[in-house]
Amino acid sequence: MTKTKSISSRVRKSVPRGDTRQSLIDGALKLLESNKSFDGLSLRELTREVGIVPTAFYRHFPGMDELGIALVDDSFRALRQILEDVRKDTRSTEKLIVEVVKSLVRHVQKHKPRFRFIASERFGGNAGVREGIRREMRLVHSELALDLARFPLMREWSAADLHMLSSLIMNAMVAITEEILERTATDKNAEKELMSMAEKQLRLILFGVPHWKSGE
Amino acid sequence: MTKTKSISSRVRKSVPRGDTRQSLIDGALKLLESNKSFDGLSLRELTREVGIVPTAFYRHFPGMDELGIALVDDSFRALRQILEDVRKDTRSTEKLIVEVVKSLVRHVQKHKPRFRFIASERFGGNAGVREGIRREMRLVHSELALDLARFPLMREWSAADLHMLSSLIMNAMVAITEEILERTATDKNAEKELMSMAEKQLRLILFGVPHWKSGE
DNA sequence: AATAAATGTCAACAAGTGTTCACAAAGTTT
DNA sequence: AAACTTTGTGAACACTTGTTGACATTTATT
Repeated sequence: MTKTKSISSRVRKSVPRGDTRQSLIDGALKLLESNKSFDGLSLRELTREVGIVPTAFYRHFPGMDELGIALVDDSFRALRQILEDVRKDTRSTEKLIVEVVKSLVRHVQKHKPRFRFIASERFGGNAGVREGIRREMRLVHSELALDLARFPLMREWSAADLHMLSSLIMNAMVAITEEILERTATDKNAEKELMSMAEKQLRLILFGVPHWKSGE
Repeated sequence: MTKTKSISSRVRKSVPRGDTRQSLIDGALKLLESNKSFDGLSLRELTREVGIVPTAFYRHFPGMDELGIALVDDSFRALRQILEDVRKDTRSTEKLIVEVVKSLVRHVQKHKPRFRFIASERFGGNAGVREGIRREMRLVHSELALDLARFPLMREWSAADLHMLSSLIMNAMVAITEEILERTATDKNAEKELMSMAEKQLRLILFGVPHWKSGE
């Protein structure tokens, strides 16, 4: 298919510069995008995609496991940043929800491969990867709980109840993300609809909040 | 490791009777339980586990893909039955929730491997399997929406809003399931706690319901 | 300009893979 | 009892896989 063996066989191919490491990460994401799951992905397959020889892989990662956790890091880095930004310049509960949903949807759509990877491997075959994802998600979760604690409405809630609410909200966010991933085409209209449904859901949850304590 | 080649090499091993097909399904679940994802599972690995020769596999399935969709069927069959039973003999909203949560938790704990498979492959590597799982989940989803429509509280809701609420509840159920799967030991105490948290979440959602229309 | 570190290449290996084919042993039907 | 169908076997094939070791080239440091 590709050139198997040209005349000058031992010259550097074309791109001697810089980050092969990142190319490996990107290549992995690309391969995972359509087809296999991470532990169905072979080292040789990946190096073939990137355009290096199998052995060169070991110059950047000790093995596939390490590539896996690198993928997790790479996938979560941007998300954490975004969430922090939103959190920083929003004060009311209502606005926070709208803003979070908006930027989450936008970000997921912009980085589908990364989130597809996360969704796949959350319960996937590689233990290290699973662990990493779980850790990152727990982080997001508890930071959200911290935010909620600052809103007047929930001033006097117990830690357990805050935790409960936060996980409820987070579930909704995860579900939204997954919903986006399931869409094949990026139907601009369906997107709006999805976002408004997400907002409705979160608002419905918050409607229950004031009536919560009384009903216990 | 195992006996590689005994003297009488071409005698039937030990279990000539009946269902090798089910053994293949069970074997696959066992292998998937700890370790690999479905498309990281090899045909030979599986037949080795079951105790038959690789070629014998083709007597029962045309290929691994078909084994995959058989796994989906097998995994959902019992769940559908249970949900229908609960639905049948429950009348009030409150009771329905408690009962659904209770039997869901029980059932998931009894069939962890099956649900681990579903969770893994919902966004996993095999397209056919993904499709199958998605179809089954859509089924559960719409049946739930139908149930909700019968409750007086939501008598006059629009289809879209019912859909929204149903997916909200379903998300919670999925999340609970996933939470159970993440637990390693079956801590009897943590189980109670988990169940009560799940109930709280669902009840919180329903608290929002009466105040929903007014706030739109 | 000389030296060291990083990165990439090639050849080779033992092992595992899916699938084929012709054959053998059971179970079922006639 | 004979014929047929189902299920399992063993050998062989053409590939792909992960990892090694010794060697080449590029980039950075002295």
